[in-house]
Amino acid sequence: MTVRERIEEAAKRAFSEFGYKGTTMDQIARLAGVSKGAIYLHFPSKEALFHHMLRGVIAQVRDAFESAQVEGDDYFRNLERGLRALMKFRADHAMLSKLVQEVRQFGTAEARAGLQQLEAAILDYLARHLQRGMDLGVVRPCRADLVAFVLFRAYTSVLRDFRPEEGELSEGALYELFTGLFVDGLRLRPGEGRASNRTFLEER
Amino acid sequence: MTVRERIEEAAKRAFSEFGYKGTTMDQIARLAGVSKGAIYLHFPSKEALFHHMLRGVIAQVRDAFESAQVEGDDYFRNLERGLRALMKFRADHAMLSKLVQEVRQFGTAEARAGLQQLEAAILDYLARHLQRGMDLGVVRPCRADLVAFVLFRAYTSVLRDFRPEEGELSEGALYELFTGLFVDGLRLRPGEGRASNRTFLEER
DNA sequence: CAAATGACCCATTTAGAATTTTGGTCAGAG
DNA sequence: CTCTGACCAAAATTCTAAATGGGTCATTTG
Repeated sequence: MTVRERIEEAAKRAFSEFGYKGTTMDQIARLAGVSKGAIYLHFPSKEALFHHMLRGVIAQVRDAFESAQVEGDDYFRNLERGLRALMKFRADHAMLSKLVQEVRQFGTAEARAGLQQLEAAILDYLARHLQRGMDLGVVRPCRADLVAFVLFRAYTSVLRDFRPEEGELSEGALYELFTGLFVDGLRLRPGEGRASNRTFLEER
Repeated sequence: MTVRERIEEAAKRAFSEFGYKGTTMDQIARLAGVSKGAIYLHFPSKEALFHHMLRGVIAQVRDAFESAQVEGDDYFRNLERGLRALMKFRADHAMLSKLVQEVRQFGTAEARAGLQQLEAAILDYLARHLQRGMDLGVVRPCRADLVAFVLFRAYTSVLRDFRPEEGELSEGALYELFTGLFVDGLRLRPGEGRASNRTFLEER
């Protein structure tokens, strides 16, 4: 394992556990078993290291989503496969969402601008995906930017803030939320029954 | 106009303009044209006054929604009428949402607990409404608590944080988001076209 | 005498100086 | 060349004194 990888892993662990402000460069160095100077041979600043981690997780998510896509298959079947692949990371995402919120609150203006840019990139990706569906004529015409925003916020705030009356939010419940609510809507159509809900259990 | 009403109005104006912390009781008294002591004849504390205002707006919203309901009419037609009635207050709600966020961030533990309770009441109302739809067999079976949470968060965070590339978020766009995305879902069904989108423009 | 006032009290907040911590550098070691 | 760790300046934290503002109540007003 290279020095760089050790630093990346130590940074991820420290940020997750102590938050952005609560993590010091000395701490990361100690955790990685290197000196502080060594970090600066690989990353220009604490903020850059933090954003590197964020970008890494985002890339991991995108890759997981995209490698679940099957060329030529139905748009929504692909979407559902992609969602199921995403669910595996939901604990990571909840942690990230808390971290991002912390930086939003206490970070410098530049740090916030960086997050803004990352979020914009995610929203752009989502909006393009939706637009493709609309072009194909399988997604209801809508304002892609607005819907992308809602989907992203719904996902992050459910992971961050939703606390059921009892128990935990299961992978299945989250999956059904997206396929049930966002894909098919609240309106129950004649003859639909609970068919769509069984999909998740059947295939897992 | 009674002294109490003058205080209520002054409080609403002051809180909206300067935020919770930025508003002093002296300021409210001056705005209402009464002395500070007079406020305490009607409200036991600044926090109580603030929550009274919140509850007032929430009641106003619920009344607007409920008086748009037509007994015996279709569930979703009623919902759409209710939504359209809600839209009229969206500027107020954006302001409130910012205020609530401020108190969440800087307020005391009791203040936060109060907000938590208010939010719980709103979520409960939404969840019951959804449950009724499910009992009637017109709403897709789903976790009412989770869906209520998502609907509420989507509404507040779009009003608070969504900034389109250009221009403002129109009443129509917001209405179409809820009827299009949440009621009918992203999936375009054969023969649907843009029919549902025209509804808003036809009837306004 | 009920409604209203505003001077007053004290807990909380703020401002500013003193001190510590920490992000970032760099001369030198290996 | 990679890496170290003492070092520096800036940012954060702590400490303290001053002021601000929520809440009270003896007194006044209509």
